[in-house]
Amino acid sequence: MARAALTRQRVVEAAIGLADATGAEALSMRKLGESLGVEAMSLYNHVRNKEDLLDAMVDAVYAEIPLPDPAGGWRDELRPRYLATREVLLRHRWAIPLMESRAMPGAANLAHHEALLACLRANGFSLTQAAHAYSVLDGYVYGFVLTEKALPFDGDDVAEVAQAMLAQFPVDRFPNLAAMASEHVMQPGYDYGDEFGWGLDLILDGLERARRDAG
Amino acid sequence: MARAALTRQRVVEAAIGLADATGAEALSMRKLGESLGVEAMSLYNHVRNKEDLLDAMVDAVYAEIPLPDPAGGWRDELRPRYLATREVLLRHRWAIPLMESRAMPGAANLAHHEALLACLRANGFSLTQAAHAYSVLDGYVYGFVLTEKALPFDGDDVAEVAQAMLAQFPVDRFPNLAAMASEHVMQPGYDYGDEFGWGLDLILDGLERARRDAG
DNA sequence: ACCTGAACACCGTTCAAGT
DNA sequence: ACCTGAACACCGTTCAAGT
Repeated sequence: MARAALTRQRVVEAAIGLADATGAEALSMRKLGESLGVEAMSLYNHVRNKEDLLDAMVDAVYAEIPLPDPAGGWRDELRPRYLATREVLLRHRWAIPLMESRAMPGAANLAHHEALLACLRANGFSLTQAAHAYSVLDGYVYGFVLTEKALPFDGDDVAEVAQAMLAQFPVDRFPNLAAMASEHVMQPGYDYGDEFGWGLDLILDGLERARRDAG
Repeated sequence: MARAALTRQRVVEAAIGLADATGAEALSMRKLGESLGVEAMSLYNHVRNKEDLLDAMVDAVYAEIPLPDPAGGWRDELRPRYLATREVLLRHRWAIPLMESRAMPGAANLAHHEALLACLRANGFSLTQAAHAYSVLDGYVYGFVLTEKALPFDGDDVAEVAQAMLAQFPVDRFPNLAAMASEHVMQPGYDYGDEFGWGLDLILDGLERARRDAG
């Protein structure tokens, strides 16, 4: 019994699995072929080249984010959608740096922005206001997850990393960073991810205010 | 006359110039050596490896961003600083995707966050409020520039790209995107970069409100 | 129509050898 | 102390050859 026939979808799914497990740097056509039980060159029957594969991977990530319902209230629709966006992006940590290099948006990306705009406009946002809203919300979620990934606040090794940093950079040169680390970040129960909801609500409040003032 | 002696700083500067000109993907140790009139292997006398070089490049970008003055008003200090951050990141478009993979922050990065926290705390922000402010502002600026780079709204070819997109994805399936393109984005004088200031002011307004309500 | 082996033009990095 | 040439283990991608 041979393995199931290769399809574009199977190739893309395997690539996402490999990137999730080992990071985007470790994703090579040769290793991807191996994980599918096939020579690397066979993949070229299903994707044009590696760029085409990366495009498809990014669009598959967009497809995981639930669409807002234009018939719902804009804030009730958008808030959970952006919380979900953060979770999806954390699940596929390789995706954000890839997004900047994709020239042409994929189908799932377009479907998302269409639904987002439809929801805003159905709730009284003008085109100008909708452009503002889209721009600040999308910017925030991508940047937050990027920052979140880069910060050493992740997981249980906060204390060790903080210690290493403080050892390298003396406390007296960075008193505010030291205070932030010891008196805030390292306090029990602190989770940097909680900052996401705080900033999201700040932005949604601002958008609500702008919508009211103009409408 | 031989070329000036190689130093770590010269290597990092040449690498930044090469990345600015040709993108991060095109930056290889071999090409970097060539641009310095030296074999690739010589570079290893000045940087530990390519990761070390990328760390130094990212920190050099941070060093280009002006520091806020803790003695100034927080909003007067932070607003121009974040406008400048956007400009620096646009000048070095390869930097943002690199930031997520840097585990250990460099000296310029630490100096920035120290000055930022000092300015906020000198202006009455608690540690908790300062963490909120840092998180939402940094997330926003990195994400905005990432989005800005990915969007095809850049330069003079807006019309062509929009046309190509509409050709590929029929207007009747994406009526709101089509309206946004033709009635807003493609209007004379529209500049997506202007959205940055709008969102920045929205966030600063929200932070001011949070500071007042708590203080 | 799909898969493969060999080949090409690249990578980052090591190491012993030069000066 | 710094630079180099050869070498190693990788890349993405092509192309003619197989089935």
